[in-house]
Amino acid sequence: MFVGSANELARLPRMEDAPGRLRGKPSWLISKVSVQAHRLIIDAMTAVQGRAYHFAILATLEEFGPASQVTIGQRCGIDRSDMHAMVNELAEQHLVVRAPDPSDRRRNVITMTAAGKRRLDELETALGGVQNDLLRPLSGTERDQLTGLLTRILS
Amino acid sequence: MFVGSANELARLPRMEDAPGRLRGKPSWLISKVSVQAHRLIIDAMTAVQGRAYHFAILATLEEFGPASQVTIGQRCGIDRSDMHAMVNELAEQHLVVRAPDPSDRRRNVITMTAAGKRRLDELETALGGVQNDLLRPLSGTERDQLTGLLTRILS
DNA sequence: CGGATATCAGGGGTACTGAAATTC
DNA sequence: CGAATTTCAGTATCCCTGATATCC
Repeated sequence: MFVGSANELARLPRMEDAPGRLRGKPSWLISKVSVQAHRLIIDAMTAVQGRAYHFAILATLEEFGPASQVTIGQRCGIDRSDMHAMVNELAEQHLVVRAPDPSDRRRNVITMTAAGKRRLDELETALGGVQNDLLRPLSGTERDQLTGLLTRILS
Repeated sequence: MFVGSANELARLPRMEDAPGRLRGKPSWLISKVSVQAHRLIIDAMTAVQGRAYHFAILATLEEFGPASQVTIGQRCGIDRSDMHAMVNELAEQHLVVRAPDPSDRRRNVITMTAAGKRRLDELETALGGVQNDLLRPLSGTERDQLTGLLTRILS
């Protein structure tokens, strides 16, 4: 969370602009922005009785099609244990169907339903407002810049 | 641990490999980057039996001097309830001293000890390589860009 | 009285680990 | 046999809320 930047380390420290060890550090900023985004997401999701995990799973199902729980988890970065609970919730609401894979009975094949697709649209609408709130200070070009930089960090 | 899971992910399509509803969401990206930073920091901190919170509190004490728990929490973004537990841990290790404020007996004045200062240096050293690992894909200019964009989001 | 501080108890979301059962 | 998948139980950290006691 709170780690100094390489640029500061590469520079010789000067008393006048000593930034402190905590403030203005990229990892500190990342953590704070993440917390702020998380708050907005929680608010938006509770307003529609949803979860960020639900959106992630449904969006991954739409993008890649039906898959096993492990595969879905790898594709959207959700742990296998959490996948189990989240698929339970989605299946209870009939947004996905969990069926044994006939070709490999270890697997459950998760398939999005028509109601799941509608729910995905609904959740995305709610999350679209979050992006606007979060990125309000940035122009369109800057938002693309930020998206690009974050994507490269994750690659 | 983290490397292992990253290798497992490398074989399957990930969200950055194809366009989708997930990868275009800055809030999702920032969350994932935050998690990645958190993992790196946890590894660095457990190697020296420390916590990110300890570093944050000690760094804030160094920068602003002794203060009450609420004030420290506001300065480094730690909740009041968590501050209580963290100061307990730091006090047990004699890295800080918690003493009642004689001028306002509601307050505890937290003061960093000489051992706390040495511990701060130790924690920062342990965290020294983390930011390079995190921001490795970015050039120096891009790191400054990212810092600027994140700072504006928080303002 | 109101307001602020510290403390205590607890919840919820997220990330992770270990292990058992089943199946390939 | 080993390896993969699902499932279950549990841990840990972080962020937050409510409530209480104390003190200004």
